[in-house]
Amino acid sequence: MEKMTSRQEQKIRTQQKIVEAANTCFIRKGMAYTLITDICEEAEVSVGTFYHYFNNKNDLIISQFKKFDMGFLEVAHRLIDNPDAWDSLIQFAHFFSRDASVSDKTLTLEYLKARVSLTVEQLFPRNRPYFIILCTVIYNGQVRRQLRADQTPQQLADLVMAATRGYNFDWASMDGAYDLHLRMQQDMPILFEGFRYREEYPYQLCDPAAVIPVQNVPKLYEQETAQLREYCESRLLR
Amino acid sequence: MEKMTSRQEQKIRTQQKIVEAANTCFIRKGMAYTLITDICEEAEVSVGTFYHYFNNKNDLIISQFKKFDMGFLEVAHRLIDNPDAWDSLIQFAHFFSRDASVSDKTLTLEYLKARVSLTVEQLFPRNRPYFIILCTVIYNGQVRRQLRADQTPQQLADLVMAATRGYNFDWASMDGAYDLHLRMQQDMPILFEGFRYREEYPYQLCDPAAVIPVQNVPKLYEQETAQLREYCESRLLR
Amino acid sequence: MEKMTSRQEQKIRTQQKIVEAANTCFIRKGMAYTLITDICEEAEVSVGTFYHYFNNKNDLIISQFKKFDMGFLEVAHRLIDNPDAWDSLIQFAHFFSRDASVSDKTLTLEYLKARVSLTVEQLFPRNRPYFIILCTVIYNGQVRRQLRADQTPQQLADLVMAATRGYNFDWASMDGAYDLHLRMQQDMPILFEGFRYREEYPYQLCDPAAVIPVQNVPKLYEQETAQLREYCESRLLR
Amino acid sequence: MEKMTSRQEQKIRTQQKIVEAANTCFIRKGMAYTLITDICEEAEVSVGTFYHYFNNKNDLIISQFKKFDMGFLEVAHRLIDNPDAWDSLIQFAHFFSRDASVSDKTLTLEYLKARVSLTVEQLFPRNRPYFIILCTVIYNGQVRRQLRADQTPQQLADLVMAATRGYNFDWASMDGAYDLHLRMQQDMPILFEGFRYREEYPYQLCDPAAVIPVQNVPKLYEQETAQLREYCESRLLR
DNA sequence: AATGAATGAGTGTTCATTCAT
DNA sequence: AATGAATGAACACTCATTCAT
Repeated sequence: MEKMTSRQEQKIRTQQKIVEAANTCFIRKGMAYTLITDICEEAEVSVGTFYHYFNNKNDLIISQFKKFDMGFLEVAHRLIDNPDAWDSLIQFAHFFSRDASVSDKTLTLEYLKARVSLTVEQLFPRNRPYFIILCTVIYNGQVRRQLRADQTPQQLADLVMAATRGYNFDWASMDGAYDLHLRMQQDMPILFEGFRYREEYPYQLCDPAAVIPVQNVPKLYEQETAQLREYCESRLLR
Repeated sequence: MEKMTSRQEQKIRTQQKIVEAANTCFIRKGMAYTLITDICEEAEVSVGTFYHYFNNKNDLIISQFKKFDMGFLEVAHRLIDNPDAWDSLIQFAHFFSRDASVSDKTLTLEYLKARVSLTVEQLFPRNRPYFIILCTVIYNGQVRRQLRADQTPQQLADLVMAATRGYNFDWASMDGAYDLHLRMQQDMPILFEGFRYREEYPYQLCDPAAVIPVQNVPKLYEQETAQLREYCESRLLR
Repeated sequence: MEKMTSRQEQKIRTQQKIVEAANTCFIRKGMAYTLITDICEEAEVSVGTFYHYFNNKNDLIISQFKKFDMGFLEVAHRLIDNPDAWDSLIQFAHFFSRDASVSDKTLTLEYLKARVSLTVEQLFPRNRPYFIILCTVIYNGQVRRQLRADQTPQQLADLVMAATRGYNFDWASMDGAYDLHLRMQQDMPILFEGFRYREEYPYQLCDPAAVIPVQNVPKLYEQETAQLREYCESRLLR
Repeated sequence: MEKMTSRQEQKIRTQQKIVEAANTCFIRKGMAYTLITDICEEAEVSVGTFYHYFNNKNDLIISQFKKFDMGFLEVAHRLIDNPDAWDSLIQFAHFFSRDASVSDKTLTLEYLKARVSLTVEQLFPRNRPYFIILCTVIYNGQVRRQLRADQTPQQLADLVMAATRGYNFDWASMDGAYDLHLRMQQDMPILFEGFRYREEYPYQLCDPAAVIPVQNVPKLYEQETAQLREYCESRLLR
């Protein structure tokens, strides 16, 4: 059993080494110009070994997206438990874009660009974890009359997502020329102003059972999503 | 003189033929998978001829962006002369994204994705034509107390541009899965709600002379930009 | 260990096969007109394999020069131990040009022409093996009063080298129109007549420690040169 | 007739412009890397015009050799009339290599390299002008008992030529790393020492009528060679 | 599990040359 | 005589992927 463990450890360590080497190369030469052999050299691993762990470069890249997404779960509680839903939306945009400052900027840019061009549909399905969180936050905000309720939480969540992602992509398309966080700090309050509850808007809460979308959970996220959904459902205001 | 003309005409016709063939191929196989030879076959032109007109595929692609940009000038008047500045912002977002519906959708997607990965900084400088238009529209809106004036026109224009471009890129990242125009029709009024003039905001008009940015006009646009700037300056409300 | 050996053997065999195929092609079509694919076909190897072993055609050609140079070491002993130094100079010229008769004449011509145009300065540095040999031979000849001693061994060695190489290049420039060895047999005794010791010349032996030049040994030859230098130093007459 | 002249002048001027442009390019980028279009751009002439005057790049290059050769005729008199034949041989080597210092060094290198690799047999035929001069000088030296007469003037002339050309090629192969003229000044007296008349050598003058070779005058030189031969014959000592 | 030699289809690019204007 | 648009064969080199060891 110890042997098994040491083998498994070895396995994970090698895979980890490859991923890190890949990121180092991505930063150094850019994703498009990083060759399999570059990664192998950097990881001090043979080409054969690379193919033992990944089918190809894209496979490796996609495997990284989960990490980005999952890192986000940590803040779910804070967003959901924030009594000010409108502020939560602002926070959401910031958390979503945290990679732009937290990890290496160049690397974040590379992954953002990859997201646009890779066109992996599974990449941004409605029910990816943060969409669930967002719907919960918005619904609760509607209940508390902090957010407009003339549209369903999912519709508004789509809007928040599109604006947030858009800001990320735009920043990437400008090659990170400006400080994304600073810009978001200035801009999001203006862009999200329209989300605030106003008397003049119709007020129409949706069925609480329909707040959290259910379709098409990619297997990659199945487990984590199940947990998250349960938590969110338990926090829905009635 | 006739001789000159016939040669020049021929030249333009050939170049045009290549561009159209390229777009046909981009739609058929995608930009990344379109070979120079594909384009040449489609255009019924030799490889040498292609390289006589363009340095490479990227060169051709970039040359197309100018066309997209310049096509936008046609609507400048409508936007600037629209008495409702807030509505102009909404219209702007629509016009900016018109390619998504006007020309072939696949082609638009290809170009949008290309924009993200090309990383041509010159692609979106502040004073590209529509930025000038936008500043004009916003300033006039501020003068008319239709738009908030606690930020400079340029700051707000940046915001509008980022949101609009972001929406385009997001749509592209989803591979055009939804109807961009429909979504914009629904979402922009909400996102731009925060631009409206409100009594509670500070009201601070900027120096009219500083409305239209002047730096770094890329040579590609020099001529057209000069004309446009003149027009915009003449339309600024005092 | 056996496994290692079999792989390494295979590697050397493949590389050898490529080199031989290249030479076959050079003879058949000339260096300039030999394509990488020609070599690969002849060697029954894929293009990729060629590039696995060499960066390009030039790389392969340069790698061959070492072989030529190193083959020369075999005669070092004979030249140095020859009691008649003047005769050694004549022999040197012959040995240096032996390829012109030993291996294929066409091939030798091709390599000579390549040498002229390659402009690899490292190709003929002063301390390339035969320069060391030559200095030793000349110094010993000066000690024995067989060769003039009004110039340093290095100066005279330069002269011998230039004349010898020059004869080779000239022969190449005439496309091997005459028999190089016959010509050398006739001409070298006349050209080298001036190297003989004569009473009327000043006689000035240089410092034995300075006979063999030390600077800039190209890495390619480091090891072999070290051995050779040691040998030559041990044979210097005092 | 004036029109004709002006046309012809124009023609010669254009051709001259092309040649000069070519040389400029050769210096700037090297012969091998100079494209026809480079030359045309430099000459401010269309590609079509280039092909109007030359068949190809080689054609242009070969056309230049004549100039080099003919420039040499100027010194013929000085060499032939020099009472010291041995000194004339030394002078010959210098004059032959004068381009190395007179015109642009890089250009000279390029042409020398071209000579080796072009393999134009007509390039160095025995009876190229300077061969005739050399035979005359040597024969007269033999008559005056300044030069050894155990070999025919043509044999010795071959030797002088080979050594001289060889020195040039060697210099070129080293990419002009040393000062050719300085080296020649030092080395030629040693290398040519063996040409001196000595009592111990057999003395056998050849038939004066056979001194100057007659075969294979390339058309390119026909005219000038005829004049030169006549002059040389008139200067032969009897 | 790890290696790395071998593969070869794929593709961008070059550039001398032609010929209609 | 001069132009320069058009040609297209020619070629070097890449790099993801396989598989025997």
